[in-house]
Amino acid sequence: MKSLVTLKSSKDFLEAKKGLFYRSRSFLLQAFEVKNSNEIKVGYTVSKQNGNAVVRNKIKRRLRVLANTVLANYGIKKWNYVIIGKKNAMVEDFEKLENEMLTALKKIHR
RNA sequence: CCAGAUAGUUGGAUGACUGCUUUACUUGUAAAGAGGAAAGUCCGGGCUCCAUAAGACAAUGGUGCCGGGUAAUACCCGGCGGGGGCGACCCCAGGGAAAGUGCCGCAGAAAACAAACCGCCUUAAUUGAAAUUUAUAAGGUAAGGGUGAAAAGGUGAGGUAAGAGCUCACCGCUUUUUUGGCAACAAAAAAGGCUUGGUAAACCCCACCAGGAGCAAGAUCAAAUAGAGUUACAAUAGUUAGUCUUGGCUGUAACUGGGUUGAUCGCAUGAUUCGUGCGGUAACGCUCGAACUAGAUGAAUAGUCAUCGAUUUUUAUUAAAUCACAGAACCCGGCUUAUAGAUUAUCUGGCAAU
Repeated sequence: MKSLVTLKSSKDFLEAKKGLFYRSRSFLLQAFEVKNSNEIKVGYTVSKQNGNAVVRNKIKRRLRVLANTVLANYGIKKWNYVIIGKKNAMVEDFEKLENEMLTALKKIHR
């Protein structure tokens, strides 16, 4: 299992705002299509409202594992995803998070 | 044993599976991988650049008992003075108020070139039979009362019409001398006879210190091309974080080739860590030996599970829930603030026993 390529420039994050959008319990998912590339890319956003640096790091790390396990297998190629973490991602069981991500992927590509 | 004081230490542990960053090489393996505060960014340095201009004066900002430590400090250590605590011990922004200016709410007569509300005392005249009575005027006085954070030395005695450093004793203050101490300062003696209320985290005065901006500093390479740079010549008008002097810059010609984006360096061998010995009351310094211990850049240091540990609650050898404060970003030395629980040493007061 390889880790996904991460989005780095702020241009990509701005473009994700215009793309598809789905709201879940523990995170928000944004997605947009890029025709040039042939792989899945992921970006993470955890805002300051969620807590201090320790909490934000923890959420980001859990989301990173979630993306590497679920998104890498079930995501669609040529699409870029941005995951925005919420407080619930800190507390929720990991299995439930995986299920959430699966349903979110189904609904966003409907 | 109880209640405290001071200085510290620690900051959950082990394993399995699956990953991330860096380094090394045999290229798929091995090794290493958050803190005591990594935080706040309040001070001080290293390092880098700014044409890293020089000197004098001024301005601005900071520091403020004395001695020592340090690369340096507003930090640390030791001492002095003042204050608090039965004590161990703790706290202090601790120069100058007779250089000048300002301020001192309310209360109070008066908040500073001293003053006199209630009082106390003397004299004069008036009333009255008289008096140590009553009211009025002139003067003396600050002991007592009351106000306040603070009322122009304090307490006691003498003295006086009543009083007053008016006089005396003790204490305080000021000045001088001597002794001890590197010094801050302390002690003693003599004289003065009390003259100068507080506030300088109000302006100010005195002494000492300080150029500015920061690793998004800055350097190299690649693509891409000037508004920049270097050298020579001319001029003394202007300009150069306040003024003056010296120096630099602005013009013309020739030559060299930027911003911006990406990559690499800067970037971890250092005022480093650990130990031995020596010096010093201590902070700390020196000698010798050993070790290499995070280096990311939308940003690694983890995710899940199991067992143990701790805490809380409960139906109590069981079950459930929870795990302090908090996440490196060029690097060090401090300060400040946050911090569950566990734990070590020394000391103080009290109780009990011997």
